Amino acid sequence: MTRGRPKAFDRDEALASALELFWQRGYSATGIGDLTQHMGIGRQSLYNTFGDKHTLYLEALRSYTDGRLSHAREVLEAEGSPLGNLQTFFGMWREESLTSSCGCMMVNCSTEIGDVDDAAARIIESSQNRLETLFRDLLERARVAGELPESVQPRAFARLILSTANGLAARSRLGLTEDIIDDVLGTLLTVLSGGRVTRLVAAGAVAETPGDS
Amino acid sequence: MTRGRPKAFDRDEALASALELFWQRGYSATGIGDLTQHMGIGRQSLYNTFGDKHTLYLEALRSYTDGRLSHAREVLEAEGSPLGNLQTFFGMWREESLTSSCGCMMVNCSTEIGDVDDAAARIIESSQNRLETLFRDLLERARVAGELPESVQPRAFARLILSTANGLAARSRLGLTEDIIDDVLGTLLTVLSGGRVTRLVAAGAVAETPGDS
DNA sequence: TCATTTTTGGACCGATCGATCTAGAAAGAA
DNA sequence: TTCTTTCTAGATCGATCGGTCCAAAAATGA
Repeated sequence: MTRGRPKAFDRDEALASALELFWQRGYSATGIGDLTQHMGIGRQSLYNTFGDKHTLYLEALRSYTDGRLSHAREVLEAEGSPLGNLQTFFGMWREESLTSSCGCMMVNCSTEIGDVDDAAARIIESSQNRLETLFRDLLERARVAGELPESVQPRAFARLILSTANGLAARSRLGLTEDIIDDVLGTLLTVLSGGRVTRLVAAGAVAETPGDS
Repeated sequence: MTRGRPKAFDRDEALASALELFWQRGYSATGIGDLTQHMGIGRQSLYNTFGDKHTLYLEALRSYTDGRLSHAREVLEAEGSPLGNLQTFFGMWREESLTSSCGCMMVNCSTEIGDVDDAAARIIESSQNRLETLFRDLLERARVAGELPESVQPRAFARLILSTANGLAARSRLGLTEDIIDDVLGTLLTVLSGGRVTRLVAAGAVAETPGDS
């Protein structure tokens, strides 16, 4: 059908590769040369395929937020105990924070260009709101299931969770130790479970939940 | 004693002015021209007085963290109820988050150059640790004073407070609404006061504390 | 084979960056 | 006055930036 030499690279893979670099170094500090080298494509191919640097960045940012959103939705809306799902989610958060040190691209972007780049700001704001809704709906379900103390207000606590996560992400760029993550996420879980000391997945914080060796 | 024309500007004022700009725009996006213009001094005076850009930035960052630390210490270690002091602190935080939209310079710096600028990272890490200690000591005093539920662990909760504040600071660069701040800080206070719904200073969240109209 | 398209690679442009240097004016001390 | 230092203002430097353009090679379909 189409004539001419076909593209020698996969667009999605190239985008994911650009995302890696933007995530790690931010917008300004990532040069076109860095991008082409890391993506493994030529300068001309980059401009033909993705437009200019800013357009590429926005697309990478959208790809990032979409990925995070769908992943969070998958875990938080799984079958079973809502609070258990949150616990699982925190556990995965924990592992990621310890292995990667890029933090969260939304947080990084917010602090770097959030106040001057309206398009980026809108993407992030929308994603944050959807994340908040995800947490709030989970807490509503937990409340219905009787897993929550009455004092926990779903919307307020969802926002607390989100803020805390963003704060941890910011700090993770300086390096983050296990005990800090366990303290922070463990405290949230403890409060949510009504004072009972819980534990993070994969033997994180102290465990006391009966019947759970 | 010293001969020659005296400096026509105040060094501390010039530094504070540079801090303003770095705080607002970050390191990379702030040019020498922007600095001299905003500081109201000549290019040569800047280099003579502060060295190069990076040195000036580090000094501004140190000035920022020192100011935040001493301010926090002043409020948190005041006479009276520890939890009341924390409440006051949150109230001031609230006002600042609503009026300014620069966020926290430590958070901004962490996400922008925290992983490549070791000197800046060390300054921030040290300040974060001292802030954590400040909160932890306050919670210890509150515990002794019987203001805290037994389930609250001072170190863990101090870290939660710090993470939450950093998260709010990051988000404040996209704009922050009253109800978000009130939800987040109000939830922390509610948990700390053992489930009783408290209020932020200056009529923030819902109030139910008896005897406090 | 021919036409078409994408590939790579480098040359190039205008702009901006941090930093240095110069030159002359200004202001206080000796 | 004379000396010394800082002031302002602008020229200049080398490097880097994002973006464009060009040319030759490569790979497909007609």
